[in-house]
Amino acid sequence: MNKKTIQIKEIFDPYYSAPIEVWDTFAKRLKTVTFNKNEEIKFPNTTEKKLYIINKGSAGIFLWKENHPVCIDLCFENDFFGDYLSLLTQKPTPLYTVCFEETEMFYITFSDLMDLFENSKFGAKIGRIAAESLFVHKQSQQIELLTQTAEKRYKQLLSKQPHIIQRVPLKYIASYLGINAESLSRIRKKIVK
Amino acid sequence: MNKKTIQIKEIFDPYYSAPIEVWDTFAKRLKTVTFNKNEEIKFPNTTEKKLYIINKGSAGIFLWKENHPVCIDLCFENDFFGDYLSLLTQKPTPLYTVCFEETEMFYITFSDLMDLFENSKFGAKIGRIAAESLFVHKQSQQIELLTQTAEKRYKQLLSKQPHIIQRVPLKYIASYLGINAESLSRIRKKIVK
DNA sequence: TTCATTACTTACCATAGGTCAATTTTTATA
DNA sequence: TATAAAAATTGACCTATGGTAAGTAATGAA
Repeated sequence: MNKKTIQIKEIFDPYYSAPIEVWDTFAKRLKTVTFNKNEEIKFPNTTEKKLYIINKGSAGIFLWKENHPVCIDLCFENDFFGDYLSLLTQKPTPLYTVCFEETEMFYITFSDLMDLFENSKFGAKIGRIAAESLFVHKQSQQIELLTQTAEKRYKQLLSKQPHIIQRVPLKYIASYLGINAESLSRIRKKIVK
Repeated sequence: MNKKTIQIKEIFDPYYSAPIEVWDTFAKRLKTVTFNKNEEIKFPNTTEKKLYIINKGSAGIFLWKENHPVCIDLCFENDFFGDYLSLLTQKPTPLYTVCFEETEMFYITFSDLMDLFENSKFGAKIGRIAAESLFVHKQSQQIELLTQTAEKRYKQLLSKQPHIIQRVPLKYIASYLGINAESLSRIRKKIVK
């Protein structure tokens, strides 16, 4: 069994156990692509054609708000990545995606994904499980925004991704937390004290 | 074709067109239940056993934060309703659900839902589409929290649900917007001026 | 209908975070 | 490795929202 298959199985295992053959079928559809640091993968007002899984590196999902970028997701190894809203609707959205480092991703095209969803029982199930896990993730982001201060959210982010500071520019981390770069700077200063 | 079937078809139609027979099969699994005003449907730290669709009335999904409730979703006619996180994982969560008015809902039990997902091709697809639409909804809530002031979010909510003020207590609307009741009161005062 | 309870509003001051401008630090590139 | 550009920090000041306490209005149970 190849490396990609094993990796895919490990990503899905917490959500859904299937025979390794299922993951192998899925993994065979995945192609590999590498992006440069700061490379834009999807541009605003375009339609997403691929679903990505990050193998090595990190990337963000953004939208432009007046005069600055707002990051709605920070993605790392084994995370799904892409503008799912656009992928699912196959319509352009204002969202754009960028990687923060040189990043290797696996991807499946929209048509391959739909073929998988439509023509295999496991595919349909994988699609549902994946969408459910994305929902759960978004709901927890919403709850954090509604119930925690920026300082607490920053500390939580650090504990989940200890090396995030070395990997992702602070200005993007700030926008992900819902604050501006200056405010994050003050929070960081306060914490080290 | 009965009323419930037609209604279910109308709810799903924007996302997915299927023959009416498919919706009929689904609708046949749905039971009907009525809750009193302010009745709690699911309690904190319990496991959700049902997926609801609101037929008439309104309800909210909450969690308790220190000394006050936080509303993470306000649901109205034709909305899905329930603690999906708990439903999907079949584990207890801190979330609880309450209805604001006398409310009639359709519901399908977890076991019937899984049976539908596992044993019918359309069922699997409906499950995916439903999860996707929940994800899209949560993502738009996150974007609103990250990019708009409470005042703008309040105005948007009013334009989407013009009668919300008559149907949902302001304190819950405030917590949904991420502010306290006093702040919403100030915003409302400012707007009428 | 009355009374108690809950919801909503107001006013006060406190605080988290925003804005702008200047400065320092880091990074990218010639 | 020098230089320019970008990122991060800092300070001064401002604004939206929070916390508390009090008052008023609406609601529900007897």
